[in-house]
Amino acid sequence: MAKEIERRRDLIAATIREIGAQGTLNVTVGQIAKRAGVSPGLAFHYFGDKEALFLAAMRWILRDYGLQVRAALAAADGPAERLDAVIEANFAESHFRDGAVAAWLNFYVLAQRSTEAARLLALYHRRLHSNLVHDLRPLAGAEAAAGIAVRLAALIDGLYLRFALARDAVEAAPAAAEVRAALSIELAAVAAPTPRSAARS
Amino acid sequence: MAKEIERRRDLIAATIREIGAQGTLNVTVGQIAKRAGVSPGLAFHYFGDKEALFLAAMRWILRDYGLQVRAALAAADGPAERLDAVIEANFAESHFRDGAVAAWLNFYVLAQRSTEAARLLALYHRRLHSNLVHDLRPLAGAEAAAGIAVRLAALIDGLYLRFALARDAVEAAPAAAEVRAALSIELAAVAAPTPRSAARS
DNA sequence: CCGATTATTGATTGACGAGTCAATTAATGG
DNA sequence: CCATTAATTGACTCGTCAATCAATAATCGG
Repeated sequence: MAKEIERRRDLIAATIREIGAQGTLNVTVGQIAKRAGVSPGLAFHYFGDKEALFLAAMRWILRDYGLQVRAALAAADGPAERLDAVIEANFAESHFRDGAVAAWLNFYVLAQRSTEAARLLALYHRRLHSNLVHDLRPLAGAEAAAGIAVRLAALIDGLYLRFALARDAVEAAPAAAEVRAALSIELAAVAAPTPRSAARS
Repeated sequence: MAKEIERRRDLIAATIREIGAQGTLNVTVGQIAKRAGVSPGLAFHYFGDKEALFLAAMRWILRDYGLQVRAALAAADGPAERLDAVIEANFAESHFRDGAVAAWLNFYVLAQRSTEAARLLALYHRRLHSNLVHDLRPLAGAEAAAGIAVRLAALIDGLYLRFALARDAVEAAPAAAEVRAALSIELAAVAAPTPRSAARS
């Protein structure tokens, strides 16, 4: 019984690693199974088909992300600290390990075919956005918070992309620093009256 | 002779459209050929293999992007206008048409396997960065320019990602507006003394 | 027109991979 | 121990697809 859970975990981990290693969703179930140390048939036995295995891997990554964010938030005190925690969690080491970034990037591609993948990704987007807005509100006001959150979220994703490409650079810290810099600049702009070029659209 | 150029263009256009339509690089040469209205054999005749066809499509998109940026820059006057032109060009309608965004996203994935694709993508990154830095320098000073450029470039890419997912939302304008907003905030922060939270790192 | 060159076809091959399944092995409980 | 059930295997099928190639059609120069 517990065997099943263990095997599923093994296969999911192997899936993420294999996608990371090959940099594509074009991995065979055979390769995944081999990496997990089981026969190909077992993967089908537990997951039914390849897509289900991919989706399980994606859920795994998202669940891991969610846990990490919640843990970081629990330890933080006050909006400023909480924002920092969210940023930190988004660039946590575990998101850059074992080809997780490459897997993540490929899930973006998967989301264009699979409505379930799209749903999961939308969930992530909403979570990130609402986390940011929640703690931006007390610092920047209700009106400015939404806009800042959109930009910070996109900035986070964009920096992710860069890292997905530069596989050698394993340092996540500079990325987080850029986001923090953008945050402090955004907050400063709210505090001070906009000096001229306010494109309020 | 001119026939060859025409066929190559047809096939490249069909490749981009097909990748866009399917949302993946898992398209068959047969499907591409059919879309281009030729036989599968012809694609191999002109490009050798599938990967070469993909790379040609990627070069095409990048070339188009480069042309558009250069054209926009030529019409702009002064750093502020030029920055606006770069932003505008990055969200030009042609980059959102015929599944170009989906193709773009898939090229990110391709870049993890193909060194040539990685090279092309790095080229794009460098171009964007240096365009931004060039015109940020007179407005923000040499020191601040680089950091701002990194953040704006990542922001642009991140907003692209969102659009790649939300296929229904074909409006690029709001994305460009976000980048412009970030730009004006960044410039304001340079003008005013940083109020407290300067994480100069 | 004709012959030569170039463009284009589409049938074919060979490899590969998803998914199935009957058979084998391990675990479990009495 | 044995019997029953669960876990696991890996050979097999069947479809698909990249790439090839011999054959056909178009083009063109003279």
